[in-house]
Formats: sequence, structure tokens, C-alpha cells
Amino acid sequence: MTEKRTVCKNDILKQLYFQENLSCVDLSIIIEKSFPLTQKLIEELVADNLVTETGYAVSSGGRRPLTYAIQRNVMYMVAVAMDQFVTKIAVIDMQNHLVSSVTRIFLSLTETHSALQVLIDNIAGAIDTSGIPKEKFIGIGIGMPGFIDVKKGINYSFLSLPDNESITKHMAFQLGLPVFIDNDSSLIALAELRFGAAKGARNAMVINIGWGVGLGLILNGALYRGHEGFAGEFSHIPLFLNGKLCWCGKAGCLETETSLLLIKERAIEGINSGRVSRLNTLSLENHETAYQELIKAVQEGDQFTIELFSKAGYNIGKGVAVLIHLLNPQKIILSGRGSAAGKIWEAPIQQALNEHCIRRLFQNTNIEISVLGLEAQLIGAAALVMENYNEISFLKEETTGFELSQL
Amino acid sequence: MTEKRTVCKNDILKQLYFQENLSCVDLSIIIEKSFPLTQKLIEELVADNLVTETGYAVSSGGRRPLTYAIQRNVMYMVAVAMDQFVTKIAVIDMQNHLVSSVTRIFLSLTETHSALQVLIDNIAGAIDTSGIPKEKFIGIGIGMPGFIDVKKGINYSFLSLPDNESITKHMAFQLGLPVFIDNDSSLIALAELRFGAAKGARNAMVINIGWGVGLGLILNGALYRGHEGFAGEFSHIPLFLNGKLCWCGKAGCLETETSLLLIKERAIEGINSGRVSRLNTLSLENHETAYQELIKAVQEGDQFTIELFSKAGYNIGKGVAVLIHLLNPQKIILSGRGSAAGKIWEAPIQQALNEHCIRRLFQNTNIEISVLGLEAQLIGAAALVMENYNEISFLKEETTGFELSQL
DNA sequence: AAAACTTTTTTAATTATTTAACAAGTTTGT
DNA sequence: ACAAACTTGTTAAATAATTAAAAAAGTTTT
Repeated sequence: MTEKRTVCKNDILKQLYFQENLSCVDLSIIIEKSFPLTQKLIEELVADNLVTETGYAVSSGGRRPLTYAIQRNVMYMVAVAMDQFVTKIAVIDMQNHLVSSVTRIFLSLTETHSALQVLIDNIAGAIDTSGIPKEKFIGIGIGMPGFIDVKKGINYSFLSLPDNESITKHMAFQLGLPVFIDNDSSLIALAELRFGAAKGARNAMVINIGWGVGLGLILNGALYRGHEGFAGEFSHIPLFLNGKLCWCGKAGCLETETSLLLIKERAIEGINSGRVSRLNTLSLENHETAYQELIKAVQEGDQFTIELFSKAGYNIGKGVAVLIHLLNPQKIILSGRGSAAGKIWEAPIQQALNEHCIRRLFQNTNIEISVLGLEAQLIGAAALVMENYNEISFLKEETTGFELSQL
Repeated sequence: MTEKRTVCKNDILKQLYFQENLSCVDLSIIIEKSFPLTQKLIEELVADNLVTETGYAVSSGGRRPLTYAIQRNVMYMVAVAMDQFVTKIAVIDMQNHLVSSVTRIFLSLTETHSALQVLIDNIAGAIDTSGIPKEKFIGIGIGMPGFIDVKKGINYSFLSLPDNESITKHMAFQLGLPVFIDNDSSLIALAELRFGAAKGARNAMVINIGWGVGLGLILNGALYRGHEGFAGEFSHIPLFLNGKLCWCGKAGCLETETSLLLIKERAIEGINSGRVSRLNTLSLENHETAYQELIKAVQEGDQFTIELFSKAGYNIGKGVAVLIHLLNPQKIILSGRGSAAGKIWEAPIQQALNEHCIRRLFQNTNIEISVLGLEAQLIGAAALVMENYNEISFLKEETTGFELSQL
């Protein structure tokens, strides 16, 4: 018997996770319930010590509103951010803070079989060492590259199980907690929507500049995933007639003309053919050090590196021009590791828009650089769990041991 | 004092317009209210003669459900479908039937000043001659080409008033009824979503093949319009390196390689340079007769014409490949006047997808030809009014004379 | 052809939610 | 400084909506 007021209370908790310090009036508007009802529910939540008053906010022309926040130790979630080589695991509380330091494991996604089990063991380990009782965990959110069917919980590119078995169900069964997966770029977009540069935006495109180029779409205020969950395949739109073969099998994909990987390769080529630069060839060999080196060079104003970033930026801009024509977004947000290069991206992208986009369409579209940066994917993974909190709390009511088969 | 039950009742009426013959259970699910409540409301609607029972539907394994439909003469709306040269006006009832024949007026959109007044006068005329009392009209829906801000009611391309005054407000004031405008392609998509090939789809792209190429986006079950209402600018995405200047000022737009206009021009060129064909050069001079002639030739299997349509189709397909990468739709629907050519479009579009799209992305995407065809825009214009029926009915409650300034 | 199961319809009891009226605290404008 | 306007907070009464249990009307299985 799920009482309606419980559903509302859970909704309030969810809203307070996504936005600290909301007043009772704010909440009543967000959850679309009357003020007296909202107030009564908050009162009960405060009595149960799930929510605390956080003082008075400034007046907006009337009595000063009391604001509330969720207690950070009420619930916890495990956030997992994977890329092809490195996986980061963190335990995150209700105020989006890391409970302890991030666990980093080197895990190659292509080694299908063992990788999944290693991941599961490490998540279990992270829960254990956190010292937090397991009942306080509400779920595990995982972001990884690949074609992911969010609903079925299948990654068609990596970590696939025999017979297309759902990896979320598989993991949930082993770990005893609900598991949610999504594409890395989608989770970065979710993080930007809830806590970053896209906060409150109804329509935003979040470009994930990384070793490849990803895209997370915020449409009508929510993450858009498409029919099967594959939306946002930005890096393989056929935009160039360069004849260059992409690893996807097609030629002329956006990714053949822009990405950190490409910048790295062009940097090595350039130096080998005698270009003057502050870049240190040695450090370019390893992916991780190459990334550090490139960002440093840009920040120090190295002309050659800036040239490379500018060309890549211009090509991203050509892709963005297509996005703007089709989706008329309010904001374009540059996120992912590449966003560390900062303002350097803006001019070449703007230039590409000037050349390839109808003026009326982009004149009110803002290009912004993420401030979440490398943190984005972990925050997004945590947010993914809370996005699904409605169903989670329902299951918790139903059975004490979770109906994991349903997840 | 808007009673909640009245809001629900209006929602029921709205649902019954969009879908005839719903059972009480169906409705209770759609409007997300309990069965007893829904039943009581329907009872009242039947008593007020707004809704009628339409007999029993087939059983799905239990008692046969009573079904209901909205009375066709309860309310009416004016639907207006404009293109650059011709404007069609119709009065439509609650069962989506034309009350009388469609009024056709030749109205050049570029003659800004007089055109708007002519339109207003003709709409007033259509209301008058329908013989239906004005109180029974709930609103006027208008679809037209151009960059349209739906909320503000401004068309930035045509029919603009001084100081960016809202044309919907202007018209509403003069006509005494709420007025809604939207882009022609968006309304075609709306018609397909509600009554056509996209019925019930959550994610569909509706290509409006006409003198240009338009796009209406159905995302998450609703029309997507973007930040300012400009979404779907499909025909000007920079996809070709052909160097051909488009009227928009850019080069290489999709529209420079596909559209009925282009097919017509290529047909004339071809015949002039001696190609054998059933096409009659004379009839190609006028837009309207050219359209008839081209469709006829395709249906009769004229090789040259089919070649032209195939090339155009292939280029649409290149654009569709981009859409599929970005938005992972369930369905692609070919609508607008060009859809009369039928199946001819499917093979070349599929071919383009094979070449330019990642297999996993398009293998579950269906390409379908509209059955609504030329009717789509008018139906969409009517549906636009009903989409906004919630607010309309609210205003009707508030003031007997409509708060027109709000629309 | 009866038993078992489904789905729809009906009714009454219970619970949830809103409305309305009022109180309290701030800002704005005169 | 003071009224007017506005936002927030409190309470009780009125209303709205859901739940639960059972009846009715079919379908499918045995």
C-alpha cells in the first residue's frame, strides 16, 4: 500500500537533492501540490530528521521564506564513471559530496568477461570500505561509452553478456542494489543540467570533448535518449568529404576531423615534421600524460597547440551548426575533459556558426564552457540514481529485499 | 473558480477528439485519474449531451467495454493552411470532419500588409457562412511557412507587423477568438502524430516534402519546437560541398540538392536537352500543374521522372542519416505533397542510410509514407487548436468574452 | 458445461487535497 | 513614517479523489 503522501515525500527528497535550500513555496510549485500539504509533509520530514531547516532566504518583497535541505547522511549512492581504460568509483551523499576518495581502477572495457566481474567486485569493495550500512545505499549509477539501451540495461558495444542478458539485472542481483547505466555523454549532460552550466535550461546540447566527441541532449528539460537509447551519436554524422575511413566503417565522420585523440596525433606529426612547440614529445605517448601536456600547452599559450585546438574547434562548430538547425537549443555547453582548454574553443566554434548557420538561428544560442569538467561524469552517475528515485523508493516499500529482477 | 472536475472533463473531451471510441478504462488511464472518478465525469458529460455512448467494443478477455465519442457539433474550430501562394480555410468539427467545402484563396505571403487583412477577412467570412453560432468556435489554428515563434505568435519571415507585434494577438483581437500559429511542417507532424502514420509514436521525424523540404520533430511523444520555436530547419543543414548558393545565403544546403522545386527544374532542363519522357513541358511551367504532372509521371512509371525522384530521395536520405544519428527515432514519415509519389521514395532513402548510417542505429527505424498527404496541414491546424484546449477552456470559464490579450 | 480467470462496472468507506480566511513579516512608494 | 501590496505561514472546514470489496459480464480452460 503505497500511500500517496509517501510518494510526495520522496519527491520532495528528490527535489532537495537536486536543489539545496528550497523554500516551502518553491517546493509546492515544483511538486505541483498545494502549499498547506507541502508544508505538512516537510514538517513530517523534519520531524523524522530527513530534512533540516537551513535558515531564512532573502525576501522577494514579502515575508522571508524558511528554506530546507536534505540531510546528507540520509541515503547514499555509488557513482561509477568508466572510459575505455580507467574506471572511477565513488560513494556520494545527498549533498553530492564524495564520502571518501575516488577509487581508480585500470579496466580495459574490451576484455569483456573478466572486466564485468572486476567492476562488480570493486563496487562491492567500495561499499564495504565506506563503512556505511548497505541499507542506506539506494542504488548504483554507471556511465560508460558505447551503444546503451538504458531501459534494458544492455551495452551493445562493451561488457555484453551472453544472450544479450541485461548487465544491470546481472549486477543488481550480485550486488543487491538497483543498478542504472547510461552513456557517458548522456550522464555528463545530466550533470550539466542538474548542477552545471545547463542548470534550469529546457533545451541544451552538451558536447563531450574527450578522446572521441560525444553529445548529450537536453530537450524539453529532460535528457533525451531516443527510441532505443542511442540518441546523440554526434561523432559519426557524415559531415566531411575527406574520404578518411573512420573505425565505425564509414568515411567522413565528424570524429575523423575532431577529437583529443586527433589533436594528439596531429601534434606528434607536427613535431616530427619540425614544428616549433612547447610540447614534449615524450609525454604525448601515453594518453593520460598527453592530455595533461596538451592542456598545459594551451594554457601557456603555445601557438602550435592552439592552432590544433582551433582547427578541431572549428570542425566541432560545423557539427554544432547542424545541431542548431535541427534543434534550436538555448545553450551549447562544452564539457568533458577537453573543456579544460577553456575559452580557446569559443572563437573557432563561433566562426563555424557564422559560416554555416542561419543568423536568426544562432544569434540567441549561447556557447558555454563547463565548470564541472572531469567531475561531470561521476556527478551525472549519481544524479542518474536520483532521477530514478521514484521507482527505487516504491520498490523499497514493496519488498524489504528489493525486487531486483525488475531493474 | 475553476473546478478541478471541469478541468478533467475538458481533458476527457480533448482526448475524445484525438481518439474516437475510447472506453472508460482507457480514459481513466490516459487522464491519470481513478476509474470511479472518470466514470462519474463521463456520466455527466453524457447527461449534458457532449458525449455519446458508441456501443460495446470487443472484449479483451473480460466484460465488453462501453465506448464513448465526443458529439461532433459540440465545438468547432477554423483550420488555416497556408503556403507561399495558396491559403486554405476550413471549418472543422469535433470528429475532424469538414463542415463545408474548403475555401481556397490566392494570397501571396510576401505582400505583407494587405495579406494579413485579407486573411482575417476570409476567416471571418468562413465563420459567417458556416452558419454556426460564433460561441461554438473554440479557436483558429494556422499553419504557415517561415520562422515562427509559437509562444509570441510572430512569424519572422512573413506577415510581420510593425514593432514585432504578435499576429496571433492582432488576429484574436479582430476575430474575437483565440488564434494559434505554427510552422507548416510542425503542423504536418502534429497531424501525423495524432491521426496519421506516427500515431502513438514517441519519437518520429516527419519530413515535409514540398516545394522545399521541411521537418517536424516528434520527441518524447510531443511536438518539439526548440528554444525559440525554430527547430526542424532541416533544409538548410550544410550537408553538401556542391558550392551551390542557396537563397538563405549559405552554400551546400540540403535544399540545394532536393525538393520538388529542384525536381521540376531538373525535369525542364532534362527535356530541353533531349531526354525522352512522358512529361509535358507545358504543364511544368505552373507550380500546381507541374506538381500534378510529376506525380502522374511517377505513377505511370516514367523512367526519367523516377530517376529525378530517386536522386532527390537519396539526398533526403543523407539528411535522414544525420537525423538518425542524432535522434534515434522510431519512425521516419514522408509527408507533405511529395508523399503522393509513394513508395518511390523508400528505396533511395534506404540506400542512403545503408551508406551513411551506422547499422545498429537504423535497423529498427521504419520509413513510412503518409496517408494523410495534402490534408495533413489542415488537420494539423485543427489539432493545434485542440492541443491548446486546456487553456482555451480555462479562459472561457474566466471571462465570457475571452481574455484575448493573453493569447 | 462448469470452473477459473479477466475485464469492466458499481458502490461505500476512507483518505487526500484544496480552499478560504486569517495572521505575520518585508518591501515599495508616497 | 505609514499605508498598500505582496509573500509566506497557519488552521479548520469543505471538497475531491482513491481504495477496496463485490457484482456483473465476458472468455478461456478443463
